[in-house]
Amino acid sequence: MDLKWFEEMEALIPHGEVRTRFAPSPTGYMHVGNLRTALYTYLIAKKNGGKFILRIEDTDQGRLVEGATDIIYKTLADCRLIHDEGPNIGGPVGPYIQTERRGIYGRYAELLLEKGGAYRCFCEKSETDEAEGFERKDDPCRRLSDEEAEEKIKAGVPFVIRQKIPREGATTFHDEIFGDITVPNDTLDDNVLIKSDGLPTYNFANVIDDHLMGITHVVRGSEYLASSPKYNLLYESFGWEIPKYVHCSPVMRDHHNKMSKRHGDPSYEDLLSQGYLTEAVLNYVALLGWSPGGEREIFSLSELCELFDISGISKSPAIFDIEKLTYFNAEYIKAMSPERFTELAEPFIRQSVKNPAIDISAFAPLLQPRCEKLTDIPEKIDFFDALPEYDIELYTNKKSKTDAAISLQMLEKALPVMEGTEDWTDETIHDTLIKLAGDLGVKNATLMWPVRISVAGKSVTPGGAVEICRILGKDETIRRMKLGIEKLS
RNA sequence: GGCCCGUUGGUCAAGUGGUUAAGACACCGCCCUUUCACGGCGGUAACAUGGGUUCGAAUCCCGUACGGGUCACCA
Repeated sequence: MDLKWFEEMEALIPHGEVRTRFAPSPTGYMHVGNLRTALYTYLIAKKNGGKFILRIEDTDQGRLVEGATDIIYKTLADCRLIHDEGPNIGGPVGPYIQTERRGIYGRYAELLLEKGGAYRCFCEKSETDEAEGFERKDDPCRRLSDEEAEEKIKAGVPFVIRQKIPREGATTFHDEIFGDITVPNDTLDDNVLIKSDGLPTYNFANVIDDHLMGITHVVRGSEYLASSPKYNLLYESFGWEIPKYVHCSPVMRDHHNKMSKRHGDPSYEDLLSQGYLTEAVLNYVALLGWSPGGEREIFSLSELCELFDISGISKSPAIFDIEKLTYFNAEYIKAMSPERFTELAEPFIRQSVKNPAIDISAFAPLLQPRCEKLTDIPEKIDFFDALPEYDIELYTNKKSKTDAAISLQMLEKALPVMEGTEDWTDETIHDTLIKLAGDLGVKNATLMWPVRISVAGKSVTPGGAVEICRILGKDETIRRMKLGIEKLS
């Protein structure tokens, strides 16, 4: 055994700073739960002035999905969850991709074998997993002598390396969220540490890497809660310091199921394409299972870095509520500068308004306070290019005191006044129509309603009659009003 | 099934023995208003359950129910 090699490895481990890691498997897209874990992991590091590390856990060769790693990079970069060390940027304790570390796991497995914390198992899969009533603790491989094992290796019998769990007693570990958890050892299984393909399982690679990378806080999903005692046993066998554990409960789609692609739940990328903003998603997700305690809900990433505290993480699962996300999104849209909104909204505006005569920048101020998602935009302004077919029922509105007959009168009065308006601005159009309403002795709304319906052809519009007429331009406004009169006659 | 964990309104949640049990989303109503929104004001709605402990329990203990996780050569 090359003890020098181990010493050199240990010498590389950074000390004296908080180090956390996000360790996804590149098996597909980033779902919301993953993103939240990444966020919390990042926040714990940054709150404490520490390092946030990205590690790719690709030891399951069968589940790899091409391009998945790029999605991870892109999502983290998008969200400004900038890692300090990782596969694409390097660092002092690399490599940061597990398949590139395979030699390391082998050596530590040998060391563990020597320390008596593991054994070689020559059973075939079918012998054990499919055998009725088979108890791992009765596995004869557990008692194989070195010589017997040696023989089998020489004979070329494939084997795995299993953790040797004590049969008696109990193991206690501490979780920052759940507190102390004690598990009887006899409920723990002798899990595979090194697979027959030579690659480690999560159970082993995680412990080795977290130790070698100097990870101080292990942040992960609560599905690892039950197996954490096994990891502690491993740390103990090696004589290593046990990190702090932070197990987070899952993000659910409903009371019974986690968020999942299979159920059609949106991934981070899906949310973006549905018109949600990264900042809003991040803000919402931060509060899904964590609370700063006060009444405030809107936080920037840097504010979260200041405020985040592990004690605010809740134990129970949280159901993802797209409606509340939508609210956050609307808040972020309203809060952004008009310039930024115009820039973001433009492609969506162009989807509906192709008429070059219409000034696109006129829409943004109308749209910004009344859209929850950018994707709401096209539908809201689809009437500008072409007046839709509409029912004359739209002319009837109780609050405005209008019906088809009154509307016809109003339009007939309004048409010549509008035709006579030279200065086509909000102010002039507004004053002109208000004056007319006054002259006619009707409520403003009684006049405004039919004008708006005739030019828009729909009951809900971004902005009132004045703004719509202005953007449409005088000629088009007159044309549509005439059409309205025709329709009502 | 064994083991582990959880349970405050529809949802996210504050709350760590004494509160009229916050707040937000959603919903409803009113106001504002040239529509819809925005905004303002108000409202409906919760401590799973049964026992303890205590002068006093959402808060502590035990049981029950319900829910989740785990028991892979997946992570």
